[in-house]
Amino acid sequence: MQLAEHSVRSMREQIVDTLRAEVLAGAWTNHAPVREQALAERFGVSRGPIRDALQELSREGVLVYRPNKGVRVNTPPAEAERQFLQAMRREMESFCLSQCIDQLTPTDDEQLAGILAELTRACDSGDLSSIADCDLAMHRYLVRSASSELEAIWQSITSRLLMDYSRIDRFDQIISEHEAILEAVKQRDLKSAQLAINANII
Amino acid sequence: MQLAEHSVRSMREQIVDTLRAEVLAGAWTNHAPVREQALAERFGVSRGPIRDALQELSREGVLVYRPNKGVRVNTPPAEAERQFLQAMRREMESFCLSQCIDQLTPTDDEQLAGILAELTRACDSGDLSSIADCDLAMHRYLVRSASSELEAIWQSITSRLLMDYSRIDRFDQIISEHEAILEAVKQRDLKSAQLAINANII
DNA sequence: TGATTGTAAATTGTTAACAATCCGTTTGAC
DNA sequence: GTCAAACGGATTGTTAACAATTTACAATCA
Repeated sequence: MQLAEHSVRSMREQIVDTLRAEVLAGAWTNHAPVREQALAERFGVSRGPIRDALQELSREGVLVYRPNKGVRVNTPPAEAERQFLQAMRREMESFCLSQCIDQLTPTDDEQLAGILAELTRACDSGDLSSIADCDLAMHRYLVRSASSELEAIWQSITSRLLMDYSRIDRFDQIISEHEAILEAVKQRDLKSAQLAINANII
Repeated sequence: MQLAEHSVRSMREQIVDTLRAEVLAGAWTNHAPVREQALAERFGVSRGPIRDALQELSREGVLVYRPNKGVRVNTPPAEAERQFLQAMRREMESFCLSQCIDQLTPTDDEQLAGILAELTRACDSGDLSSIADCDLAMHRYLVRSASSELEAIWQSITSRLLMDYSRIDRFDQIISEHEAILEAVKQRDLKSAQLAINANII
């Protein structure tokens, strides 16, 4: 059940991932509009791929697009919506686990262990952006293993939730929670894995 | 609670809506790749806006994008995934109803009645594509009234579900179900409205 | 002064040409 | 005859220039 390594990630995809990480890390304000030309120069490409990336992030809910006026950083979801999105995320990851867990191979276990190792390293170095990346990487791996179809929806939900992510502390807890997930997955114990995932999504 | 009429729909948005309707109506096969140049000529624009539209439909799950190879029509979801998506759609519309129902105005009622009238007309003329459009329009109106944020996710889910929509018969039933929804909404009766919506999503 | 119109700069939207990649076919060696 | 490398057309990816629109600011008038 190994994932087909997208050996070549397109320019757009790289830009999307970079910009998303920056926005979710709170590096941008939502007051100043995002300028295409500035980003184009920064990434050393023309405005075309930049526009593609901004469009994708808008559809994802990270940015807001308004015709002829460009994009801005979106505001965090209202409380009721946040709770709803969180419930959706839980259900989605539970479902994906139920779909993929019996088809995972030892290779997948190694991949997940690798992600966990990276997460530990990121926690040691205190790199908040990396921590968030690795945290999500493990969840994304499981979602993608179950259904690459659902990944886009999962990403939208998760991105919106992270827009008021205030939980980057308690590094030890983050690590132990992901260790619990990995352990349950290794045992192919669906119920435990779902519990561990639910405990981690807060 | 009237919706801000996007007086000017961008070129891309128009193309997206047109192409989505055609794909979901089954007008395209998923064997032949979609050619950008052909679409550009058909819509009388250059390939730029076409690429934008195809990218958006890919992110929505209607099309599948592969680098350097263009896009194809996606295949319908597997059964387990279909059921999961349906459950998500139900929860989402129930949530949106609970959020918006007490803030709807008589103007909204009129709008919804207008959509219902169009739906009835479409059923009379037997225009399957129109029927599907109007059906969705009523649901979309309620989703958008609750939260424009959730609309993109709702659209993804709904599009995927419609990829094996085999229910365009029983016109009278479609109409009566939507009449029931409208009636419950007019009464601002949340529970009834949720029941009516759930009965309609199959 | 305060509001309003006109103008110029900045920004987004679109286009057409060019570069890179893919795919079917041919060519050639063994 | 079979296989693999190479060619050529078709298609996607990227770029830079141009058009349309917005925004900021100055000039004008009540």
